Amino acid sequence: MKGKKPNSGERELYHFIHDYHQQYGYTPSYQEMVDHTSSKTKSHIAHQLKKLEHAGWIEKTPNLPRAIRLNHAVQQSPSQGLIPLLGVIQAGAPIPLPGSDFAMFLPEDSIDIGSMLPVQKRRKDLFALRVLGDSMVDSNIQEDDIVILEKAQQANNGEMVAAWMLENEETTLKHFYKEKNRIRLQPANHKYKPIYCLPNQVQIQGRVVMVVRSC
Amino acid sequence: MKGKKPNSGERELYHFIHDYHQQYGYTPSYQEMVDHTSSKTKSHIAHQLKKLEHAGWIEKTPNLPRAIRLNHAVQQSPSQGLIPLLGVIQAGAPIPLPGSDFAMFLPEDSIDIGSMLPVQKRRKDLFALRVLGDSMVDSNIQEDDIVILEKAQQANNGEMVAAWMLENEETTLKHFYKEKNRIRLQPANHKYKPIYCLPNQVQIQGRVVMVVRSC
DNA sequence: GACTTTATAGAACAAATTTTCTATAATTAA
DNA sequence: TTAATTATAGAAAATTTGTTCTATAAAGTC
Repeated sequence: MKGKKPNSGERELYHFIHDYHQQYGYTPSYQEMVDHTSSKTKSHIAHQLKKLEHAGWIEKTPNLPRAIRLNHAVQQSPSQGLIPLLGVIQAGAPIPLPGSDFAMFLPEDSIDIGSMLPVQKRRKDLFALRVLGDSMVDSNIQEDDIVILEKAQQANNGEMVAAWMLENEETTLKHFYKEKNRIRLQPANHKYKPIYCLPNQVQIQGRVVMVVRSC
Repeated sequence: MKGKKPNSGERELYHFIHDYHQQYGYTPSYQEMVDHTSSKTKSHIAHQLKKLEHAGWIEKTPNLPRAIRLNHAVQQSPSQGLIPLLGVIQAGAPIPLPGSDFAMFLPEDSIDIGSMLPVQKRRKDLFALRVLGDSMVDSNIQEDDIVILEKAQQANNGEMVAAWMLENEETTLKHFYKEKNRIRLQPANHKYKPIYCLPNQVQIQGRVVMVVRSC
């Protein structure tokens, strides 16, 4: 459920913060957000802010008044390097792949990293996901990292992939290993056990080509 | 009193607010200004802020926390996002910082990542280093990762910095901790021990703002 | 030197802001 | 349906923050 695209309320809140900051040079207080959005309580604002932060739109320093940062990368110029940030990847969360009906509704949804990729990899079929949880720590990928994947239907052994498992109906980030008659999806955290499934029960959605961490 | 040029203390304060805002996206509290300037009381800060406002350098909304507006447009340089990749970082290897004589570097040595950084962090004074060795594995940074740093003279506790140690005459990537009378430089690998030194024997060269890994 | 003005300190106070807790409606899943 | 999860509300508590007041030091003026 987490990592969903912001709903209309969250979008309204984000826009208000953005406009307010544009106008005053600092961000609004919770009370002001209540007064100018459809939310009617500060606790609700807090709730929505947490979701916005989780989705990577804002950063907020706890306990500090008006300490919100907008994480938008203002893309005024049309850049080919835009990669849609689809959401978070976590067990249980199916990822809507771009291309079909996915539309970026705000420029903040995208990150411009394409231009730093090797030329061979500069393709259109790249997308990004924010990592949730600790299932990849052994591969030095931590929570809130952003993984950039290229769309792929298959993978080589050892590669890190986003895989859709038909049975569980979920997408996860795992290392891919094709064994004799089955596929082994190996978490990069010794705490978690590998998942075995039949080849026809796994759909590779993408292969990780880059990891980015904002500190 | 009106229009007087700021004295050294006021200039120091203004610069601190400016830098802080550049770094965090919001302005500091009075207490933080006390902590990071030569003023020792909040009332003194208030006094200096009034003068700065009279002189037209800032605007301040009364009674509101962190509601300061810098009246001098921050020069948002039309950066192409190019960040010089200075080399590798490893114990024993001093890093030549860009800026002065390091104006020219081959384009292959640069990576274009600036455009994906949050706006607040888009600055000229960014540089990149390739990580050598395993001294940062506990922070999920592995060999060959590229760390992007912003030039900085100081750091907060826990931040990852590139630090130049006068005594050893070397630069390393460590976590920064200011203790009572000394600085602790903590490797993010339990195999290595922390380094302790006096504040005047450490020079912060940059603060890590991003990590990038090509897979 | 004596006087005035300005700069700095310190602490108490008042105000604004965020967080937390509990409770209820709305939505979704089973 | 029922149960579970999420969204929203409300108010109080905890925290951070800005202001005010008084006092002392420094600097400039005559």
